[in-house]
Amino acid sequence: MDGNASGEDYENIDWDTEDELEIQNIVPSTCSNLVTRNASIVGNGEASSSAGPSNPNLLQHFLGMGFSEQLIVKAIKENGEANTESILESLLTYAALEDSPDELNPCHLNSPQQQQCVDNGQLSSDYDESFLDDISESDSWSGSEVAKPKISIGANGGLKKRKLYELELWKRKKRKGLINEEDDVLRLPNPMIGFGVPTDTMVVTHRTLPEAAIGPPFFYYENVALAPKGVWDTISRFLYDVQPEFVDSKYFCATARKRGYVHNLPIHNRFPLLPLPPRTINDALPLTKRWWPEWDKRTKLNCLQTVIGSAKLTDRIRKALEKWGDDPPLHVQKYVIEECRKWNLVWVGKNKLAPLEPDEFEMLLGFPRNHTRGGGISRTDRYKSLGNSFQDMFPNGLNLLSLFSGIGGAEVALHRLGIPLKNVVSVEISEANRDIVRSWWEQTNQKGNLIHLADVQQLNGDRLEQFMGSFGGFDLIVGGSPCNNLAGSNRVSRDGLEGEQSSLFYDYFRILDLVKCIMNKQQ
DNA sequence: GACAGCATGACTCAAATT
DNA sequence: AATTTGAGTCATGCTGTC
Repeated sequence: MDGNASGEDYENIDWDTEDELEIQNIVPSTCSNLVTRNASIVGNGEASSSAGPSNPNLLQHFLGMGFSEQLIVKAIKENGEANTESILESLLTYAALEDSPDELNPCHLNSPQQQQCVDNGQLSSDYDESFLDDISESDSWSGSEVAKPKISIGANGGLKKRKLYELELWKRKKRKGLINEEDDVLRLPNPMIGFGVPTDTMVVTHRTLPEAAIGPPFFYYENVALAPKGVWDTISRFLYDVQPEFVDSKYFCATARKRGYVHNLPIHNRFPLLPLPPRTINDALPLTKRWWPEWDKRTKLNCLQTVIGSAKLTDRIRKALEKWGDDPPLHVQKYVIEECRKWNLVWVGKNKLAPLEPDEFEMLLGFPRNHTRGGGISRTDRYKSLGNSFQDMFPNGLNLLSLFSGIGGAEVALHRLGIPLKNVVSVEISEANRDIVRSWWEQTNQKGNLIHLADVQQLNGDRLEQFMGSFGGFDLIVGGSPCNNLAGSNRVSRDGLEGEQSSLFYDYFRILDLVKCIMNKQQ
């Protein structure tokens, strides 16, 4: 569990798609032939789609995964535009057959010289001293041990294999109806408290990060913990083999939220963000106590989602309860409790249940009151933004790159920690959410500079270099990529990490890796 | 250990209504 | 244009039982 694999042991794995057992054992980190090649930093997003297919989004989609335009066009020609799955399969086949990676778009490879130029002396000139103090003793960051970040995941080579791996898993699943996993998959901890939660003493205070993962920059990635099997393994392998930290927020607040985080932040001396949030439903919503029947034993709410229970439902429940006195029969209790759990209903009157209000969402998630209110956002949107929001709890950062910002969970948390935000590049597709963050930014009198972008796929090496040239690198890169295709509530398109939205995870990785390369280059 | 039963889930879509 | 409503599934992990 120490996530110490450097990747070097795995360089010589023979990729054999026919052998399922071997596929299971792939740890796709280092592709030495790719890493040592000398290549300039070129964002793959900048490949323009001049001669592309009629649907530029489709091209962008696959460009974002790291395939070259040439191959994508070819694959689309062969399969037609409609069937993205077979396009992907073709691309993977080309990629697997491809021995000379030059033909694939080499998006961001650093030269050997660039790899060795990180040392503490140079760092301290670039970073605020207090910030460095905070991290100088942490983890694998000891003064003499010079961090020598090796970009171990060499773009497309690793990508191909991983994609193939996922695809194979998926195929097997389809074929057999179930899979017999080996024991090398990540297990969720129980209790799900990660390295420790604010109200507890720290369980783990030290870990050894893989060398390639060590900052700068620091990164912090988030998504739902209960993703389909194999998803977190893939995420972890992409993010430099850092082991995820799984945390359920029910251990420090009144509502459950099971999430996984892959980050390279120091974990010693964590402290709670004050004031502590209410720990129980009763504390969070004291007015409900009066109406709470003794047979409803809930003390914590379930995960706040993007949809809420209907008025009809609470009406049906009220009618069902009114038939009985103060002590409804067990089967009625059971029915009511089931609906309460399913829809996170709370008691607001005699026999009256209600879904939570957006205000209550904000409070339970630790956002300022009215954070998502007004300014053109509808109530439906508000629930959607809040249900999708990124709730987090720990610090660090001055120049921030925030991908999939949502309503600014990371920004708000950093601000509450008293950390000044100098330059924030925030990428968020939803205009409503961008408005929310912008308005928060203005209301909290931020002195820094907020740069908003809409599309993560448009953020290429050139733009990053521009930003980083003007203010000298990012300290922290946070992001929670879309969970739509991972979340259990999705009955329609729970397609895993390759799903339409959730595959944007690869853009998180792409951009993180680009930033690492550029920072090495700019030393 | 095998097994059944149970609880859980940053959801999507379309149709109807306001 | 926003809101309300209901219908729609299943992977995963936990617990208790044998």
